[in-house]
Amino acid sequence: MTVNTANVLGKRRSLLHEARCQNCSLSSLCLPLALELEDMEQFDAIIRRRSPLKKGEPLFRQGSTFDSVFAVRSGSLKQVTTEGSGEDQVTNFYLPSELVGLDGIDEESYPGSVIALETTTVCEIPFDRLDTLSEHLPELRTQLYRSMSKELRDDRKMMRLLSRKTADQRLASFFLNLSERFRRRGYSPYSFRLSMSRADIGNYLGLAVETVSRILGRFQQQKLVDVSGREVNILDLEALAAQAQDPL
Amino acid sequence: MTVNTANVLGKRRSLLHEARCQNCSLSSLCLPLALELEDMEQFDAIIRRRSPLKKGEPLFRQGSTFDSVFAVRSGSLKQVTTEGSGEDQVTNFYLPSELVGLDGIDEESYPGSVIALETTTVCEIPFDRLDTLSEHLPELRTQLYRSMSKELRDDRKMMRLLSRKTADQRLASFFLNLSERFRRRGYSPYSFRLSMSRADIGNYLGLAVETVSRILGRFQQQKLVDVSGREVNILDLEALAAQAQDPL
DNA sequence: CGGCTTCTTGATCTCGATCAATCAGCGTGG
DNA sequence: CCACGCTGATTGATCGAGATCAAGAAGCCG
Repeated sequence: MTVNTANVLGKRRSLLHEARCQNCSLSSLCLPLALELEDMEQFDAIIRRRSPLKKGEPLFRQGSTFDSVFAVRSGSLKQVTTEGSGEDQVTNFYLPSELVGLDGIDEESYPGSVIALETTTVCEIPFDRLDTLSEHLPELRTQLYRSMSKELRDDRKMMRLLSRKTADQRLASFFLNLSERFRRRGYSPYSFRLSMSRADIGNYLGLAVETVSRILGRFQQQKLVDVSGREVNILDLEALAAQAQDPL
Repeated sequence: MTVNTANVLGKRRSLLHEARCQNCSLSSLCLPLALELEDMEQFDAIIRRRSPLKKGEPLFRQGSTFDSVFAVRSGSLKQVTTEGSGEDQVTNFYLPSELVGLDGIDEESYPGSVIALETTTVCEIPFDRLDTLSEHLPELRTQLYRSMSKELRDDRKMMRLLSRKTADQRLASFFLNLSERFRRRGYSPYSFRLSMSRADIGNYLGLAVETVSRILGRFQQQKLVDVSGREVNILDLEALAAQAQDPL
């Protein structure tokens, strides 16, 4: 019976490539990671696939009402918050398998806009259905708690970076962070493409664009990385890691 | 029957003042806020009361294994993370009704030490039991999600503060934040006592102690606040709010 | 009182912001 | 196919907010 259901679902979505969690290459990183096949089908049933976002297109805008969280399937996004008269602040970048929108639960509206940095596809997960489903699936619940907890932890790291680290350390940390995230997703930790502009990086790290550019140049001279445009090659991960730590 | 159980529990804990959620003055702000009386008793049953912490005493230390979250009952605490060789970073202050330790779920260890800033009592909530209980109590689950989501949202605010705001704006924001939190807890939003040192404030806001001191002096001259030692009187909340926003 | 720690105040220095060009990509249309 | 214009990236010169260094002052507790 279960198999039957699966087939029906499979057919109905046959036009979308890998349109089910079971086939998704990210399933080992994504929210349903701990689920049994049968449970995963339940989870899969509440997901809404979205047509791909083009570069610059918003997934949602700051202030719009919260009703779903989103899992990134491919591509990448940035979160941007605008406050009062002040200029924008980039508060996060999202890569495949990461969960977007968790900070909207509390006040039932999204605290920032989330915008595609390149062509990007996401899975929409209606939160009320996720919540209901998590009632019967402890693993799913745990995973949801973990995701939020991890984000809290990462935020603490970011605060440290912003309040204690020098510009060089920030850039080094940023590259290491990306490198590690790519590694975990099965991509090369040494060679990747930045989907965000220098301005986005600077804004995120609390630095002026010019500073980002200068330090990238310096890193290049020191043979730490090779950057040309948005193409990054990490030449000396060790040294970069050393650079990233705050000094004695 | 319910009443009976309540009485029994009441007697068993009769030595501890207000030792039950039903009687707690914070119940309208704390985790079980949305629970019916009956459900609250279930929740109450999993809570472990702790003997008060003295000033400077740690609730737990960075790296120790996670098994509980804690609700602050009275007093206040700071979260401090140490990374590598670098010096400490104060990442949060916790006031009564706030939930401590949520960032420990993910890696099953606490990412920072949490230390009492004055005599402080907390309610210990074993997380596995909380999780199990939340299975049957949707309101509790929602509240837990909300708490984490709110913390994420607050973290974003903090990042903006650290990467875009001037020293003056940071201090102003800090006072406004405290003021609002006191107000919500039924205390005066204008007059309160800082339980943390200047060093803690500076560390938290990414400023040198000297800068904190100087700006406090300046605020005093401008008749925004009246600070003597750790006693704070907000004289002009409006002007302080204006000061806190980032300028055009 | 003395010996702490915490806080304040003053003088100087530095990192990164800001201002100002210039340059490189890159899509668009002639 | 190339000239044009626009946006994004680099590089150089200057400036300023806040860190750091260095004393004092003021609590605080034995």
